[in-house]
Amino acid sequence: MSTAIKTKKDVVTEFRTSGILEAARKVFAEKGFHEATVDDIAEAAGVAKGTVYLYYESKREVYFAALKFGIAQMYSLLLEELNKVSTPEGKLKGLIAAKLAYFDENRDFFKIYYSELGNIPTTHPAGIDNEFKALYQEQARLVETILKEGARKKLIRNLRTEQTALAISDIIRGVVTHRILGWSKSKISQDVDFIFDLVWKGIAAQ
Amino acid sequence: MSTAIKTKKDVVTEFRTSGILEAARKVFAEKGFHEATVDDIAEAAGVAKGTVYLYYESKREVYFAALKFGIAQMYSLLLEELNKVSTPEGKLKGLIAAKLAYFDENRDFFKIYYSELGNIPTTHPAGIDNEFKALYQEQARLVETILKEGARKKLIRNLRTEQTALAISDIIRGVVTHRILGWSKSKISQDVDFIFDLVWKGIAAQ
Amino acid sequence: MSTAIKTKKDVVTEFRTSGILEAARKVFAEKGFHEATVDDIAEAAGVAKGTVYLYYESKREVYFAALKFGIAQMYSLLLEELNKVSTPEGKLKGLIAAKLAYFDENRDFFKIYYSELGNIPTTHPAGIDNEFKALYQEQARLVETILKEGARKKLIRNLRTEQTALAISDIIRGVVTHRILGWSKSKISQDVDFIFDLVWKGIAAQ
Amino acid sequence: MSTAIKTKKDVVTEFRTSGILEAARKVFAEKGFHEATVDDIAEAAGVAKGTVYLYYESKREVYFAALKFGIAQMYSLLLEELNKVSTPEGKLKGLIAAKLAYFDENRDFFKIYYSELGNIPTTHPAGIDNEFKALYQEQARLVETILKEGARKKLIRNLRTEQTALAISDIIRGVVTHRILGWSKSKISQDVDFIFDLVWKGIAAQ
DNA sequence: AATGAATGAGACTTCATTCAT
DNA sequence: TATGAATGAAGTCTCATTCAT
Repeated sequence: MSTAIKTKKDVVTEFRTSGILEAARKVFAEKGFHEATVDDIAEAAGVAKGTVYLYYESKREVYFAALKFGIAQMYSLLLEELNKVSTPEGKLKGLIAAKLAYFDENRDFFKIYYSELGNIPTTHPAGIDNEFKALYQEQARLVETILKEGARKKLIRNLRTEQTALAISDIIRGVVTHRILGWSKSKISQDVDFIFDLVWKGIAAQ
Repeated sequence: MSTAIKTKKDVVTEFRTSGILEAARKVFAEKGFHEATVDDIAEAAGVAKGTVYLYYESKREVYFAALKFGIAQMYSLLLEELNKVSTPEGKLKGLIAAKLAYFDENRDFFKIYYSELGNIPTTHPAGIDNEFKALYQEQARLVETILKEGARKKLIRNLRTEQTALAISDIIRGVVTHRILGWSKSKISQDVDFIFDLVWKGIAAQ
Repeated sequence: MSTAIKTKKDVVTEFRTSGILEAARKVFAEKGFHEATVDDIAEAAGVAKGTVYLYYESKREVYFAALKFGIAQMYSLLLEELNKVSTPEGKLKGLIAAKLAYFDENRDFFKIYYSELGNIPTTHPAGIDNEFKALYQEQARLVETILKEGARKKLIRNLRTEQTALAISDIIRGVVTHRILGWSKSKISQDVDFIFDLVWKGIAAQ
Repeated sequence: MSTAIKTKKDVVTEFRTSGILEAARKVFAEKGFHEATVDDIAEAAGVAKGTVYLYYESKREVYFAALKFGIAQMYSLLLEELNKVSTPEGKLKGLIAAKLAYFDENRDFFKIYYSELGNIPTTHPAGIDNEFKALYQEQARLVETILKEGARKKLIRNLRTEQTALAISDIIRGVVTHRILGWSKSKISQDVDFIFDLVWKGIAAQ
């Protein structure tokens, strides 16, 4: 009865759900939630329509599952990146770089992730709203942690860390957007330097 | 047929279109593009469904018209605000304040304006894409102009003005978002000060 | 604003609803509620599927409307028939004859009417249940009225009129069923005589 | 391969089919044919969906099997009851009492049994139709036998026994219906007396 | 024999768009 | 110009049936 043992059913379920989720991410990113059909997703996943409903109760649920899956994946990747460096400066720059790189690789996911924000207050039932809000703010909290550490080390001036963290996240998101829309042709490293420079000047002590 | 003289027809047309557009803004903001029905809009505008199609070819077109209408309105309001002050610092702060105030007043429009960005590349036919891109970047150009003037006056350090302008716009947009989602409970002036402080530190000379 | 004046809209509505109801009766009778599709009904009515939904909110609602329409029509026909005769005997016999004749003419409706009873308690939301129950019992009440009059005139012995009325209705329904299923090949008048004879012996005074 | 010896296979088959049939009766009665799913039945029977198809070719077949099973069971019970009394009067009253009691105990089955009649002519393939018709009429034949015996003993007047038997069955069925729908609150014995009284007066000699 | 995951046909319902009045 | 009834394409979801294990 150990939880470590996967039954065959578990394996199949994992195989199917990850296949469906991957397909969903792609399709939703391409067409947006409404234009995407369950048939599209099923086809992309190589299963029949009914199979999708075997694992998810509704189209919406597939959507949120894909969203959460992506966020979690990105989050763990960012954490990993942060552990490679020790100074606040390094961490901040690393985080910026990691995010830009991740979304460059996962443009489809960005589309979902991003457009979600715009829909939060009205579209979602309250429960999902809060769940997504938490997921979203967790990202900003990574930045906030860096800011606080920097403040403790007197590298960063005193400022409202929570808001600042959100603002920094917004800049990053903005740059990612411009990159994905093709408005920015710079190399990742250039954009990273740019953001970091702007931000660091804005928050550094003195 | 002089452009200066409005025929009765023109008057009616303007009356209808502005009524429809106003209704559309409200409805789209409340429900999002897909959930909103043409009937909703017609009803909100107090006309019959067919009448909407007399002035717009499709639901999409109504949507973009409402979007453009709002952007133009906001733009002229921002311009007005900028002309009240003369220093780059004052202009920047004024712009930030004006945008926050505008969206606080027009939350419905923000919903449309904002969620649009996320959909640009795939949903729109190329033509509209570019049109919207231009509209959107025009906003950033207001900031850019301020930056350039500041640079000339040596108040602002040398940096890639276009990108910086976009970044500043992103911070503003982020704060507006948090305000609208209810994540920020600060007064407008506090948020303005916060943004301005952060940004100005980040871009000031020295 | 007189209610006697039908607007054009009213005329169209009546035309459509009666067309749809007629089609619905036929289709539901042929296939039963579940096997019948809205498309079937629309096609039979010579309108598009969407048109059906213009006048009824759901397939269920079409069904109940058809049912009620038929019951009401039959009821008024029975009333008319009853007014032609004056004695309880004559009324009872007339009622039996009228019902048998009506269902002989409207076999399709009988199918709906009949199969409905079997579904009452579970399928219907409470409200409709009661509405249908009332409609159904109204039929039995016609018989009950006759019985009471007969009792007053000492033609009929004392018995629980409500139950007896229901029992008589059941006999009639049974014979109709057998006729419709083709189990009875008798002429209507023969079956009428048979029912009347059996019943009258059962209820007559002495 | 003697018919007297049950192989292990037979035992299992009987065990499975009776389990499935019992479950089917319950589920079909609760939800009706269409609302009931094969999954519902399988779950109620404690087997997997596929197992149901091992013993029956289709959902319909399960349905008819459950119906036949119930009718046969009831029939043998009625026979038993009839053998306890000897006079036609006693037999008739006994039959009425037994049927009312049986359906009071087996309300679920009545739902199936009853609603079936309404669907016979169109829904069923001709074969099943006839099979069911035979089963159904077998019930009435029980009554007919009593009537004939009564006629021979001059207790009952001369009348078309087949039709009369059907009519009596209809009255019984009607009362059962009212009881099950909750329209009758009488005790069984009261309803038995009522039916018997009405019928006997209707059919007695003189 | 038993399972239950997978299938995919098909149902209901919505709604953008048309067009006769 | 304005209307709103009519259309029918298209989407979500269900579930009887199959079949590999």
